[in-house]
Amino acid sequence: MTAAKGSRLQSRSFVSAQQVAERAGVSRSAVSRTFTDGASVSEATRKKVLEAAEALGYHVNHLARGLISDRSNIVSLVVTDIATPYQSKMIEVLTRRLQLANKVAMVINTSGETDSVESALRQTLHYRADATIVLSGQPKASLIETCLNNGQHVILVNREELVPGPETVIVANRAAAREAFHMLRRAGCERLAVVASDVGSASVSGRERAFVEAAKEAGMEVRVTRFGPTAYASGAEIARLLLSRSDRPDGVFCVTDLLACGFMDAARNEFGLNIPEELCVVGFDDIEQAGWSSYELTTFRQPIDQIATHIVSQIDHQPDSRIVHEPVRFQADPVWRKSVRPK
Amino acid sequence: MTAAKGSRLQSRSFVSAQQVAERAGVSRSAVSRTFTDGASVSEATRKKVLEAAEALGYHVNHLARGLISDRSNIVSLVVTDIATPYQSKMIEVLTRRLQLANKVAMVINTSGETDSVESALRQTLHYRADATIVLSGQPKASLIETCLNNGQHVILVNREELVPGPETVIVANRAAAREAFHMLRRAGCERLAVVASDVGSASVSGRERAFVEAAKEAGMEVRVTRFGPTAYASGAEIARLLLSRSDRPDGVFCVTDLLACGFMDAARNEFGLNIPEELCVVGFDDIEQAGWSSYELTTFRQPIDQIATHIVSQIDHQPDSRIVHEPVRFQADPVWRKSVRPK
DNA sequence: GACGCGTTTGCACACCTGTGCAAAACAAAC
DNA sequence: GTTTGTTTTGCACAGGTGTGCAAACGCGTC
Repeated sequence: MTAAKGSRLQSRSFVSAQQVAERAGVSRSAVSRTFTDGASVSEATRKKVLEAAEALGYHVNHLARGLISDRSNIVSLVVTDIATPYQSKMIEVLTRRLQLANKVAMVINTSGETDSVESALRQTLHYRADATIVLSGQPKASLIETCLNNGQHVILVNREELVPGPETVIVANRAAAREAFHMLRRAGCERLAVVASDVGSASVSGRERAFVEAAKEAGMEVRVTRFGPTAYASGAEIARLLLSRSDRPDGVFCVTDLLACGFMDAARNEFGLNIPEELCVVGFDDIEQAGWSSYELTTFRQPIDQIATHIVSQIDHQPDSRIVHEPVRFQADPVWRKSVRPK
Repeated sequence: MTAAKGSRLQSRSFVSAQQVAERAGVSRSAVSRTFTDGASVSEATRKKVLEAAEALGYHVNHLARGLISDRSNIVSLVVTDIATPYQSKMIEVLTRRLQLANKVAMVINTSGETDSVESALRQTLHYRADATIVLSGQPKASLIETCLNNGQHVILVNREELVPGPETVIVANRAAAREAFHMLRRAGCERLAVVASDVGSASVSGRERAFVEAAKEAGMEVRVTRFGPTAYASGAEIARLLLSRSDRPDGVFCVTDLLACGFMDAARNEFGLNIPEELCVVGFDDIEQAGWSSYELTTFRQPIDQIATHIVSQIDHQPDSRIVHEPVRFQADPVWRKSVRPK
């Protein structure tokens, strides 16, 4: 530790295995083997090497290791709207799980303009990532195709392409959205509405469709409103649209908790409505804010921990890129709070 | 594009510059130079190379490039509580800015146990990151010391160590906290309190101290309460402690918006208090939720964009590791909303 | 001491790139 | 056609690592 102090002067001078070998009086191979699991080194040399490494401040160069071993231990996370409660939670859990699996996360932000997205996504190829996890609905299918063509292991989350190659993980949007309908019905709601964004990602439109379908089966009409990005402000804006009408809805399914928060705030603070007495609201995702006492939102919990665990366990499996993988489904269970009347 | 389809079968077979060279009928150097800015290649060969590269699906291997050029173009983001609104926003902005500068972000989650933190932080050395940006208050100074010893370029955000080497970026907590005091005073508040966590990071305790100091100068007492992590639930819990007393405060400075949201919710929903009529609240950070109509929180805005821009501009500068860098300060301006009575 | 066997070690090659250097190609001027 | 100057090209090396292979070693047995 103290011996390394001197290297502070000429910075960016990393220690190589060669230097460790010289100090320890062994060959460079011995050093390499000491830091490779399952390699054959005697206890004596191992000890000498570790001492020298500690003294010099040696750290295996993973760039070089990845170059030769075809495993960079880097996993790309491709994600839009990073600052969103849902996505940031996902990143939180995934990074932690990846670290436990001795991997490291590279975050690719795809929020910007399309061409910058493309160049960003290319990083996953540049750095020979072990896998690419697509959390974003945004990137065009063609870009994912590019990754696949280069032998990338792609894992899609909440997308619904049916192309050969990528594995897919989705939550059971359909079942949950249908249940949302019945929750509102049992609460006695007569005039139903769906609040959605016009982003058109698979999860958003999937939930919307399933809810409408369930209503139709029960012989009910549903007003669907799509507006803006999937955000708080859009939910508030839709509330203004919907609640100023004389036949305003008394039961609302927001395809996202963020939309629900905006909707509830506008309903209460701008229209003076009581929730759940005059208006029932169901959300989706169970973000942290859904549990805040200003909302107490009844919603569906995405099992983020399970999803992350599954994803990380899949990374090292070599997928067959010729077949279409059946999506792995996770159930989203309802979380009862206070935005829906108990039946 | 179509030619690459065949490579889908034997996966993880990346194309090398050698293969491109052979297909284009040039030397490998020509390929390398084509993808290196400012290298000398004739227009004719450049075109041949680009065609061959496109056909084969070639992508420069940044692991190998980083190995030789001593620039990995990887920047580590060391961060705790990733899912927090403030931190996730920071990550959002930083990743975007980094990508514009042709760098890529590696996210190191330091929320877990201490030893896992250590191994995670070591990744920044393993991958020879160009710089390490420490957004977290958590990691022990000794770990940062390790990075510095290995010639890492370390940039600290909102920490207040005074060690030689790392550059530091901080917001002017002191000035803002003092202004918070005067805002509450001008609103006529008589019984002041500070709501803080017991995490003890530099920003949290710095704001707390400056507020108390300003009060003392004005001859006023302040009740300081520290509890739990810096989170919504802690704010609510502190509200229960503080507001159940007969001499409850009528003016509160929460060192974080998240604490403020929890405090406000408990004050209103559990104690029936009106804000700002009976209780004024000032926060810090200006997270998204501060602008939601359930809160309308008067707070101080951290200039995240400016901070991120500055940080990214510093990355390529080679810092002098022997001197103590004067911290770069950013001003946090007040954002007036409705949680403080207008004077 | 000779032999046999299992473990450890060093050599040398491979991985994929950037770049200095000298040779080659080219363009221009006479 | 020769000379001069400029641009382009290929060779060969460097960068730090993992690993197959054969040699060396250690050790127990006859």
